[in-house]
Amino acid sequence: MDEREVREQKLQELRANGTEPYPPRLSTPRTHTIAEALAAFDALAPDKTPITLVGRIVLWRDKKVIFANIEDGSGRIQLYLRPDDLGEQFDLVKKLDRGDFIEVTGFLFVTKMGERTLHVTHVGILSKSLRGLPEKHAGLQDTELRYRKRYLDLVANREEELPLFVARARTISALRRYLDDHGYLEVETPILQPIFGGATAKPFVTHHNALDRDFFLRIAPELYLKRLLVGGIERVYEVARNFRNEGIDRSHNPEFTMLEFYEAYADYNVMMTRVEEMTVAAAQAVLGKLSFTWGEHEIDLSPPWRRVTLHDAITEYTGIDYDQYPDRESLMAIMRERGIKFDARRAWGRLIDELKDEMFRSADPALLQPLILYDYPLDLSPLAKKKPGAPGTVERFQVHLAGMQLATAFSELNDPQDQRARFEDQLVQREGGDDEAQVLDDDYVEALEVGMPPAGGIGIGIDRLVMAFTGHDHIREVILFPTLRTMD
RNA sequence: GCGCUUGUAGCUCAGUGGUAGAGCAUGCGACUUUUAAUCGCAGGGUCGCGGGUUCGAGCCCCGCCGGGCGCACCA
Repeated sequence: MDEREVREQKLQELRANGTEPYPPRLSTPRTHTIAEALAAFDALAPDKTPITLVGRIVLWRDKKVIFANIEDGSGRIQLYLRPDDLGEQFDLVKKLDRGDFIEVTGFLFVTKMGERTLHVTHVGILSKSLRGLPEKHAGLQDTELRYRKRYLDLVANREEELPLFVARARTISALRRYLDDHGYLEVETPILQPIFGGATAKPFVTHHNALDRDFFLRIAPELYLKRLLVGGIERVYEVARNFRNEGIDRSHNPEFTMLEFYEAYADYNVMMTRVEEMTVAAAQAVLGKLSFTWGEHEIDLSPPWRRVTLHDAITEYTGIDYDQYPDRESLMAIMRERGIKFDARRAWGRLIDELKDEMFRSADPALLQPLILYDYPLDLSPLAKKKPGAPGTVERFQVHLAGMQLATAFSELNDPQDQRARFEDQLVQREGGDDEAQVLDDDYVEALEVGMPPAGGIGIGIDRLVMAFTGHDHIREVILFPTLRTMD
């Protein structure tokens, strides 16, 4: 008989003895969480005050008397169960296994070995576990199992996993708090979109049966949020799950969370300050300080962050001044000369992007610190406003942190004629074979024709921010259920 | 998508072409203050799946499926 069959038999025996293994509620109210009980130990132990705790059995040491450990959401405590004290109830105790949820009433004391322990006088089962928990010391190591069965990972590797996902939740709530406190309105916009836009990416396609038409899962909420600027909502944000039909690697999951927000009458300079302030607020809330370790390095979030133009940064770190190579051919020539690999089909602006990647490949630790790179080539940024007096340049910046691209932002393009021209230029690129070029959204242009105030906007990669805060270098570590291939 | 690598008991892992192993977990027994409890005994395997080579395959070869790493793509 294997473990599961043994447990099922115990379950049947419990029922046969009139004990419901999945009762609807506790038989007596829980008086403390485990953490509360331990905190109040000195007050509770001397008088043997009866308390009731609940939790899952995580260790079981049967030594004629039984020592067990249970865990609830707050912590872990040892139980002491004696046949003499429990009488008939010991029949139930013998049906318990590691993994079961139980309620226990008793009093606190300190064992000979110095451990604070609950001396159990009553025990009841709350939920019978039919499958054993993962190995008790090595835990659950197999990465595939950890992601496919995250509940086992959370049980077996609780000390690492629970704080991690708490940090993720606190990061998002701190960012929300910042925006709420600064007059922003949180909204929800369509995930099913008839036209995708707001980013350079390939979409997922799905189908609506009743309407008999295809929809795209959004690659970004951007165009809808800016329609709300047109509608007169001056400050607006969305915590948006986005979907991009592209490869999976340490910084990319097909679905990911992006915080986008837009502010009327602001520009990209304002957004630089916003992202700084809110990241600092989140770090304070999550880490309690403005620094964290990343591999061998210490990263300091104290503002102001270094701000440098993309042009100057690339010149500094790669030695290539791209103003000297204003066309594809000459730029490709110098890149080839320096041994920088690139895709020869790329437009000039995309080659600049390759140079930027090359810059981050240089592994200069200075580039791990928060860095704002601003002023981008026009042809990479069809939704950003042109920078006055700087032809071919738009008011756009990206935030880099811990070597990752964390955010991208710009002074939003609100000139409907320019926007239409940019979309049409994207269409040319699309017809030229670039299946990631953006598509023309007529309804969006129409909205701009109604009139959108000048505005700054930004998208912040939440998963990556959490990676930085928690020191993880793989995005799937900070997503509870990362995308995996399905098993046949 | 491409390359490399990996898949053995519920979990963590050994395994040299010749009878499939260990620890934990499970079952039985001993032990009435243990600490990853300990001790004894026992059960537990489609060696990812399918084909091939061989007298003989967990091991060698081919294909498929899943995972990991790298590249490509991207945020």
